[in-house]
Amino acid sequence: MAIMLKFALLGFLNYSPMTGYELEGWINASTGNFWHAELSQIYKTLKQLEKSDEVTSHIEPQVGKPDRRVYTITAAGKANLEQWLETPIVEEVDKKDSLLLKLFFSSPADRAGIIVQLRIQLRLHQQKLEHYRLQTPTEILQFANVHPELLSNAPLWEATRRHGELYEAMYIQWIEETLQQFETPSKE
Amino acid sequence: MAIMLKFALLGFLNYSPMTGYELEGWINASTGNFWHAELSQIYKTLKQLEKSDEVTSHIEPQVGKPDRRVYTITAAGKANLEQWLETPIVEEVDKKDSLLLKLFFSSPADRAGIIVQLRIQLRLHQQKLEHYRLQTPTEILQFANVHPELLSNAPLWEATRRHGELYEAMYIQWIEETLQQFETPSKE
DNA sequence: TCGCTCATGTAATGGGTTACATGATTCA
DNA sequence: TGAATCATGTAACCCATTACATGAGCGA
Repeated sequence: MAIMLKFALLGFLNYSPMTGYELEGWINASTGNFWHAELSQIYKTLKQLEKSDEVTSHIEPQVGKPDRRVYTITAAGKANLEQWLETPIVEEVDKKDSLLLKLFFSSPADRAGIIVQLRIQLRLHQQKLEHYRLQTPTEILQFANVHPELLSNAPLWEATRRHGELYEAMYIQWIEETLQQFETPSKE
Repeated sequence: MAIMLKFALLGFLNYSPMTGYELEGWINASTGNFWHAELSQIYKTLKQLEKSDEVTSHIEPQVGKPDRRVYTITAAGKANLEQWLETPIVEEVDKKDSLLLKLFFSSPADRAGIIVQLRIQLRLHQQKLEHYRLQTPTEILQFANVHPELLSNAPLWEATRRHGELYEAMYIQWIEETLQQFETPSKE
């Protein structure tokens, strides 16, 4: 399962050299919906990647702002990235969802509490759905504007966006179904 | 986000006392679809829970088999579980999906490779969907048979099963859509 | 006889989050 | 004046995976 962030970083650095800080920006604006990371973890992972010669770095001094440490992918890094991309995932991608865990163990007597929890989630997922429908497409265009040589990647990005859209719509449907079940008093 | 396994263990121990080994069985048969764990992690977490007085344990000697260490939830453990159950999740439940990450960074030129990956996942998700539709309902009944006093929990378990079903159906739809897009040669 | 189930764990390593620490510029 | 952005990182801690270690009984 492990070592995913590594490949996210290599993937972006394969587009163009950048700093850890910038990587966080790209990650949280694009892959963030299915792979996110904290800055501290990004810096740590970049260090490892430098140790294993998959990236190199150099300092760019700046005035009025902190110096930038710019990372560049190496040939070895590119090779590892390619190889990872070509290797199919044969296991199931595992899912963790703490809401379901909580629901599973909830007291069936506490109907009101369950409904509150579901309503909160409903709103969150509705917002997310809207984001996928309205904001993300323009984000994708901006991304392609910054790196016009990557325009052919847009269908892949669009596929991941579409996944998010379907996921949120499914989640909303499930919450509405479940709410209905718990809101209408049972006949027993 | 953290410390979920703890509550999964407390949740099951709240049903009845059992060993770490048995807990793994229940987890991987029921909550496994949205919260799974390795045995070694379960043993470790049980130790922590004992140190914080949320569970107690005693040894039951056996003949021909290794002795069993049976864990029992304490009043403090129950209180913590209740409190966790009552606290709503206000952030978004975060998603990590390595398939999407791989797809995002795939080379759009490698259409064949992308199709292979998607087809493999398609089969996995179809199997999972079948499992949710056919096997899981009987598992839920068995569960309720072992602990008939928990029959009223069945609707909650059913809700988590239904989530799995919708999730897999959504995933399959997305793969089929995406496959179609990459299988039919683009018009450009 | 081979592998599975029952049953316990330890050790090493890796991955991830939260808190801490610093500090200038810019915009409201 | 206060918050956000840019920009770097360390330290402590927690969570999770993989490999290792042991060993009897049972069914194919």
